[in-house]
Amino acid sequence: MNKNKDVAGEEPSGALMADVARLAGVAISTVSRALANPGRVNEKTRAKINAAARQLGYTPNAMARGLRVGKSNIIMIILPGSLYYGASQIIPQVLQSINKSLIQGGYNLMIANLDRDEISERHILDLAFGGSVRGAIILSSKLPEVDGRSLANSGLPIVSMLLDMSDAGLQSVITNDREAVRDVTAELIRLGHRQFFYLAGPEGNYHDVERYGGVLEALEAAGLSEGSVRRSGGHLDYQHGFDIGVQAADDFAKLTEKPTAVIATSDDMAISFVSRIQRTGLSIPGDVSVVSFDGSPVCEFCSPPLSTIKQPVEEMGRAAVDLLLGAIDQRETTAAVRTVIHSELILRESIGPTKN
Amino acid sequence: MNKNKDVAGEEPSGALMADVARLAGVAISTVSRALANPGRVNEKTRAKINAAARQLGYTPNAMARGLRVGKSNIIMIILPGSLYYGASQIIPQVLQSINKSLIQGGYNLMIANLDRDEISERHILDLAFGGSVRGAIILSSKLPEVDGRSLANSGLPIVSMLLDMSDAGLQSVITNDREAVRDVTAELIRLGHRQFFYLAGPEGNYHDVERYGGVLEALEAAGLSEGSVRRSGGHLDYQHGFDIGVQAADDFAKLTEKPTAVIATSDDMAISFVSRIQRTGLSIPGDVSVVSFDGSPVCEFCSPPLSTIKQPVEEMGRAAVDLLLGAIDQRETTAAVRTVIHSELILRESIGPTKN
DNA sequence: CGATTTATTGCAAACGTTTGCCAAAAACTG
DNA sequence: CAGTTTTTGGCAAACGTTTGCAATAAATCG
Repeated sequence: MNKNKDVAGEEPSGALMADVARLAGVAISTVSRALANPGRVNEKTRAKINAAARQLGYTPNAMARGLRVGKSNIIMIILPGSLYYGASQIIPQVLQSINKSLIQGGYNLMIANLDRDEISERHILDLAFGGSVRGAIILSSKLPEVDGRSLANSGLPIVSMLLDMSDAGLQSVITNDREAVRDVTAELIRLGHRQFFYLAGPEGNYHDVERYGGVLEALEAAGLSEGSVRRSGGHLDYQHGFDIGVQAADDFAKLTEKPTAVIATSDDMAISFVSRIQRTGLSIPGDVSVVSFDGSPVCEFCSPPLSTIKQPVEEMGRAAVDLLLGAIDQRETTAAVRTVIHSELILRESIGPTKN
Repeated sequence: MNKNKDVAGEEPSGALMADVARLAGVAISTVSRALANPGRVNEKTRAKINAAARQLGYTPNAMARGLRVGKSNIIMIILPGSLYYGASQIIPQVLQSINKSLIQGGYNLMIANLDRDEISERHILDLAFGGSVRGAIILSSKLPEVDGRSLANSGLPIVSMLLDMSDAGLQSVITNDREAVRDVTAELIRLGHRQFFYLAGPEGNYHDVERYGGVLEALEAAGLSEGSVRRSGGHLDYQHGFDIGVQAADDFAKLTEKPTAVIATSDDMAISFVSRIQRTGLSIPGDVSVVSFDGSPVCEFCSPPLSTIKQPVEEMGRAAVDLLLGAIDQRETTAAVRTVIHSELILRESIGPTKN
C-alpha cells in the first residue's frame, strides 16, 4: 500500500524518474529525454538533471522501459545439455565469447537449458513469446516446439551455432567439420595408415554424421573401402566422453587385427582411450596414432601431446553475436545464411607414420 | 503507430490477455486470475479461458507482469573473470548446477561478468538497481561498488560462493580449503616428505591465503619450519593455470635441493607441471609426489593418475540457490550465515612415500 | 422467504518508463 | 518589428499485466 507514496522514501531501493524530475525542477519527460536522447534537451538542464540523478543514485527501471518500448535487452542462449564435457571447454568458451560480445552491444545473456523434457521446451518458449528476450542463439539443437508454439515463429531473431540449419532459413554459424576430418584422415593415409578406428559421439548426431562422413570421403578418395574404418561408441552423449574412450579401449583390445590410427570425436574420448591403451602396453604414436576433436588446451600436456582439431569457438561466438545483433538492427537481413568458420588442425606427437 | 491497434492482428507475435478475454467472453481481470490464482474463478470459466488461451497460443508478457508486481524472476550470477580455466570445470559446473536448481524454482539465470573495469561494475549495478534481477549469486569476488551505489545496499538477496563474506553479513557457501590442504599435507608428511613445493594462484587471493595457510598449519603441527615449503607462481590468475605449471617446472628445475612433494592449487597447474618435469627425467611419484585442487575428471586419465582435492561444486551450487530462494521468500532470514561444504580428497597414484 | 454470507466477475487504477503532440520561448529572417 | 523557424519542455497516453474494490449472482441461514 504505502510502498512508494510521496510521504517518504523508506526503502533504499528505488529513486524514481519522478524524484529526479522533482529535484531538478523539470518534467518527468524531460528527464527521460535528458538521460537517453542525444540533443533533445538543453545542456544546462541536462547537467542539472544528471546531477540530480547522481545525487539520488537513480537507476532506470529496465522492466518499465522494456514494457514501454516493447523490447528487452536480453539474449538467450539455448544449450542442448550439460555445460561441461570433461576436459572439452567448448560450451564455456562459447558462452564466454558470446557474453563478451553481447555486453559490448549492451545486451545481457540468459542461459536456457534445453533438456529432453517438455518442461524445458515450454520454458524456453515462454521466454521467447513472453517478450523476455530479444533474440536467441541456439547451440547444436533443433528448435523447441510444443503445442503449436515453435521458436521458429516467435518472431525472434535466431542464430544457430554448430548445427547447420540454414535450410530452415536460420542463420547458421558452423565449422567445417567434414573437411577437417577429411584432411586429417588423408594425412594419416599419407603416413601409411590403412586401418582406422573411429570413436563416435551420439550416433546420427549432426557432428557425428559430418565427421564420419569426412573419414569416408578421405577413404574413398584414396581408393580404400568403407571397411577400413571401425566404429566404436555411438550410444553415449559427448558429455560422457571419458566413458566412451574407456569403452572404446576395451573394444580395441578385443580386436584381432588392430587399426593403427584412431580418430576420436572429442578430446575427452582420446584422452581416456590413450590412457587405457597405454596400460595395455601399446605405445603412441609407435603402435597407434591418435587425433581428436575440440582443441582443449590440456592436449598439449598429455603424454604424448595430442593432435587435435581445434574448434574456433571464440570466433564462432563473435560471429553468431554479430549476426544476431545485425538481425535485431535489421541490417543485412538477407546476407549469406551460412557462416563457416574454419577449424585448425594442431599436429602434435600423437601422430606418426606406420611402423613397416 | 498501427502496431497493435484493434484493426487486426498482423504480426504473428503476441496474443494479448485482452484477446483471450474477448475470445472467452470474460473480463481481462478474470483471465489474469484464471491463469494464475488457484480457486478464485469458476471452473467452467477457467476451462473456457484456458481453451481460448491455448487456441491463441497466448503467453503472458513477463515484463508487464514484472513491472506490475515489482519483481523479476531472473537471478544473476556474477563471475569474476573467464568462464573456463584450462581443464578445471569449476565455473561451468557451478553454472550448470545453479541453473538447474533455479529453473526448478521458476527462475532464470543471467550471467554477469565482473571484469576489472568500472564499466562492468556499473553494468552489474544497473542490473541490480534497475529491477532486472531478483537476486544475485556472486562467485569468489567482492561486491561491486561504484559512485556511491553498492550491491550491498541494492536490497537484493545475495549469496557469496567460494569466498567467505559472512563477516560482511552475506550468506556464504564455501569449501573447507584450509582444512583439506592441511590434511593432505599431513598425509604427505606421514609419507616421509619434508620439503614442499607450493604452486600458487594469484597471491593474496582468498583461495591462496586459505590453502597456503593449510600447508603452514600442517607443517607447524609436525614441527617443521615454514622454510620447508617453497612457493612458485603467485602473479598469474587461475585462468592461466597451465602457464603457472610450466613456469613452476622451470623454477623447480633450477632448485639445487629439490622438494619431494608438490601441492598445486589447481589441476591445470599440476597437469602442465607434471608434463614438464617428466620430460626432465623425473618420475612421479618416485621422485616427486603431486597433489592438486579441483577434482577435474581428466585427472583420472593422466599418467600417472593425479591425486586431487575435489571441489563439491554441484552441492555448493544447490546450497547457494537454496539459500538465495530462501532469502527471497523470506524464510529463515536469520539462519547460519556460513555454509561449509566439504571437499573430497581423491587419492591416486601421483602420491607415494619418499624413497629413502 | 427475507437477510446474510459467499462465490464469481468486472471496473479501473496502478507499476515506471517512453514518446507523439502541442505550446511557449528563443532565435532567425526579411 | 512582425512573421517564421527552431529549441525546449510539459501533458498525457500508451505498454500489458495485477489487484483492491465494488457489484452482482448464488447459496446459506434463521
